[in-house]
Amino acid sequence: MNLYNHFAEALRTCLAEIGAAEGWPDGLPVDRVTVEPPRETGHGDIATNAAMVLAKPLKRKPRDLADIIVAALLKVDGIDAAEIAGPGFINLRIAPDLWRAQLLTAIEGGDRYGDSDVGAGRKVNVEYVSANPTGPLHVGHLRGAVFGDALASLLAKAGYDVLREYYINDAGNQVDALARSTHLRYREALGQDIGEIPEGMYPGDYLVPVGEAIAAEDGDKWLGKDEAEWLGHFRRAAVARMMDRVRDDLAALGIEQKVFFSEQSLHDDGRIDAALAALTDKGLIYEGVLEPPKGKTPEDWEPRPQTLFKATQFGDDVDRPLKKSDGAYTYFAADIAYHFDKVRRGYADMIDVWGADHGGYVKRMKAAVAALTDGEGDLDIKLCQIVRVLRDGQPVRMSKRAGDFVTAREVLDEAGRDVVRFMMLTRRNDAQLDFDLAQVKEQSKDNPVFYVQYAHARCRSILRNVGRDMPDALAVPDVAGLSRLADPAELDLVKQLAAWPRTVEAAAAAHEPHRIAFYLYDLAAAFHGLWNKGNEDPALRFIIDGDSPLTAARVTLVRAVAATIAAGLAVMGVEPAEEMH
RNA sequence: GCACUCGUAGCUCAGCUGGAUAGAGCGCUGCCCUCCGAAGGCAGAGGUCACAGGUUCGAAUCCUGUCGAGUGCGCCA
Repeated sequence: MNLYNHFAEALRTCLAEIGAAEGWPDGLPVDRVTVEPPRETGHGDIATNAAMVLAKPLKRKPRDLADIIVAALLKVDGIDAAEIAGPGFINLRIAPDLWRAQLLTAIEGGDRYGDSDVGAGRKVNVEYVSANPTGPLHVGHLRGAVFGDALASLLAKAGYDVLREYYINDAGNQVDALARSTHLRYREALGQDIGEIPEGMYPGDYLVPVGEAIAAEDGDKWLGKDEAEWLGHFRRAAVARMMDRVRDDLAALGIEQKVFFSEQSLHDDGRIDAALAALTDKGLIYEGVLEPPKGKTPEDWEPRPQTLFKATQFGDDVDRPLKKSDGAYTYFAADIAYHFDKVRRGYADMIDVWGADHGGYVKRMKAAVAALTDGEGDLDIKLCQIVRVLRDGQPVRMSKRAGDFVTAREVLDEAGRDVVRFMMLTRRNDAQLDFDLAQVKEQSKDNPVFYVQYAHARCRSILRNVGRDMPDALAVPDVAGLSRLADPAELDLVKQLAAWPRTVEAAAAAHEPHRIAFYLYDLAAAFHGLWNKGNEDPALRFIIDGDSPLTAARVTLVRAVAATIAAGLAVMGVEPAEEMH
């Protein structure tokens, strides 16, 4: 049970009853009524702005209204006190037993503590990584990968039916370049001197083993032939090998996407034609000439008639081309078909995770989805800003040249999967992130991963010690037994644990998995603080010799902290630590 | 030139979708281990929430404008 939702429901019932008794009109802004923990703990356990929100439409004074609401709330089970403060806030005090009962919920839930059904099984498609299959993943992809995966887990926890998906850009000119580059490596593997890799090809030595593999498989059958004969084979072979490598890197990160969707397949079976036909039927496609961009006209600009999508009807700045001058479809056309396909598979709710350099593409994609679904579909696009990798405080250079850029795998091998996953979520997705290779390996509170892991390890340490010295204190007490948890610091921690389900729901609704990381950090801080109070006042230690009921109550708190940290880390895809090394 | 994302403590960042006296970490100052892990904790100093208007009971949060930063801007994906 989510306590905040519980009392929000109780408040709504009270308001409905009062409204019926007093003849309130319909259409009051009840959706603006909030029920949340107040910023100041001195203001009680739960605060609501109901009186202030409703005062104006009812033409009443907020405090008068608050009096009536308070009278009703005081009759609600579990509300010990209600007082009016400031301009009309209503501050509630909740029976301590209700808070403490949350500990039992947390322990029972374990990793599933905080699971919610707000998603009501709605299907959501989360597409992330989707790196071009022309090279290995780099650190930028790492962030999108972790973000998308955590968001998917978060939505699943909030009760959505989530599909994790990867879009393979295996069509277009870049794949030709990949195929030609691979063919060079193939010739190299057969002993030919290929010299320098020409401009416009992929010089990375990650293609060397691909060329070797094809040479081993096919021998010299592709030598001395026209490009037209081998290009198709090399496209398919190179993409397949690159995707194997990508999947391998993702597996090392603990990520497994269910669907790998081929762009080329949209070209092959006519789904692009079908999607554009749907737009044509709506009268949203025409032949026209675009204005050159103002201020910075390209050198070789010349007006050309093109097939255009009326994106401006859906909030975009200009209409967007669907075909190149040679008649081939643009990337955008394929992407329209791709999102059309998602919708037809039943995913009206879609989330795309992109790099920030694709920001200019957002409006047209949303416009396309709005057009295809008549506004029914919902596409949220999360842009992940750049990651700067620092070594000894100095940025590590990322150049396009072979072997000189930081691959995802290098960072992953050096820092470790848990550290990478946690650190990538310590910023909002739209804020730049520094990843300091020295800091993330540090065993101190400068390192948030360590700090949270340490709190969990401390919990486990206590449980081990109790198991060894006072096994009877491991029995989980009932709510009455938990009343021994009476110190304000203990109760504050209990309340923080009770806020976990609320945090999950809010983070899921906002599509912001970083909130989980910040919640865990705050929770760890509260726990470390309580731990240290035991240093100053031995009566506050978790293990009290000779008082096993009290120890049992405190052990329950410790268990709940451990369960909540584990549940939070599970969303982030991080393993909780049993002990620190 | 236009669009998008931003601008919060010396530095790096949160701020629960409009609430009460704006919060953490680092750094700085001073404290706390005969005691479950001090790999930690407590306290202090530090703010015109870029700036100017507006919306309302109430704005860091919403709207407009200005300044500044990053990213992008037809036939790349």
